Amino acid sequence: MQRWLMKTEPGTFSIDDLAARRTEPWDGVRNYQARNFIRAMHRGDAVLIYHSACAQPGVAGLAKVASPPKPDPTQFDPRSDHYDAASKRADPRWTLVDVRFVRRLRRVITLDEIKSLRGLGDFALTRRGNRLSVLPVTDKQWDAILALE
DNA sequence: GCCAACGTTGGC
DNA sequence: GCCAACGTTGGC
Repeated sequence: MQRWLMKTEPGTFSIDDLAARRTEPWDGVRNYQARNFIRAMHRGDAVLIYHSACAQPGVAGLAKVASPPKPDPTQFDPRSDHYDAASKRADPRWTLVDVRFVRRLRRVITLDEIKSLRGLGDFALTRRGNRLSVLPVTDKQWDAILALE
């Protein structure tokens, strides 16, 4: 089983929204590196849900991958913000997985706290200029973050 | 709202 | 294939 971190803007879709929805197709990822990570996912993989672009950026909850990778239907929908006119149905450019709620954390583990952790090795979340919305998390990183809860 | 970082686009 | 312009992300 692999572990991942997936960002969401809580003003648009928060951990509480995921809790209410139970399972959500994680559509709209339009970055090739993030897409490639999605394509490497398997059902049952563990996910940290991270709140970005908000007052308190940090890890807010846990989820799991609930489907195999599959084409993101919004790429074919001209009314969608995520429409991609260049993507062909025979060879879809963008991929999603379904994400299932597991639990909220008792509190948000903030980015500042995560940055203060040492010995975690390379971590895309805390790299300078970090903009990846889907990224891998090592077991050590996962354990160290959740130990802060 | 600002702005640094960085990915993408498109002219050449 | 270079690189300037532009758009987006996301912390602050």
